[in-house]
Amino acid sequence: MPELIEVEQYRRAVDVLVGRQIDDVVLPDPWFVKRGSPEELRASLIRRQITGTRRIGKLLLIDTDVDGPVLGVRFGMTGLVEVDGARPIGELLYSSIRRDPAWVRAELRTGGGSLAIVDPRRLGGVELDPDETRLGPDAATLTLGQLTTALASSHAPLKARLLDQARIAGIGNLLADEILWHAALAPDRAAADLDDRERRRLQRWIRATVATLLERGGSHLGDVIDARRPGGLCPRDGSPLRRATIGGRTTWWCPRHQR
DNA sequence: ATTGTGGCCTGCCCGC
DNA sequence: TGCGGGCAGGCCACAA
Repeated sequence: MPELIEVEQYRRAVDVLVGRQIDDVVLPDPWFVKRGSPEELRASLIRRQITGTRRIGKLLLIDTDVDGPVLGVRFGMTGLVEVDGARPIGELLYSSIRRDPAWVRAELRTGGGSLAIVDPRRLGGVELDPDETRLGPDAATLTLGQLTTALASSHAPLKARLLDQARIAGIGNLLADEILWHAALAPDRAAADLDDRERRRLQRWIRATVATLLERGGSHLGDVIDARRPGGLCPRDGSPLRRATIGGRTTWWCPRHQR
């Protein structure tokens, strides 16, 4: 599903639209517009020029003009982009590779082509001028100081804090399991109980895992993801993985080496 | 404020 | 072969 990794791939694809003018905006699904009406969004965006793309965590931001509105795009679990008719990502875990025209929830038409937001399950959405301050620092560039702040004085499980977008932006369920598996930390540890060495180890694995999966091209290409199933064995030591709900999400981890 | 829970949404997979 | 019930998780509203 789209996590930081996929959204960054989307952003790079959407970046080719920079410099183009938005000629038309198609919003067939009012539910997909999270703030304001489709008409308001259309009126704000038409005739604007796309000047840049940004990403904070899983939120894609499309800048327009100098003082123009910012279009925020969230992809939920099954959302993807098509830029000028092409998909930067072919395979998306938990989503469908089929192409149903009804799944196009938003479309920006430009002179040379278009940007389509395709989302079968409608868990994503578009929003004008999203509140960027609600998101914590991006996981791809997270510093040790930022991680320390994110984990401070918390009795919540470590994994729940990693998933909290207000504390750290960009980590989703698969990425969290992958990071904790590499860092050899149990997901149900109290977040504030990590010592200095463990926090440093975690910070390095957050950045390293993000970098590695970006190179591989997907959050589903981690080293432990294939073992997240009944009967799955730890790729490091062969122990049966344990499954539980932590932070409200299905969690798989190795009880032997993750402590 | 912090933390946990349930619901939204719907394609897909499994068992009958 | 068709059918129905779970399941997946990002995000948000809500409760304790």
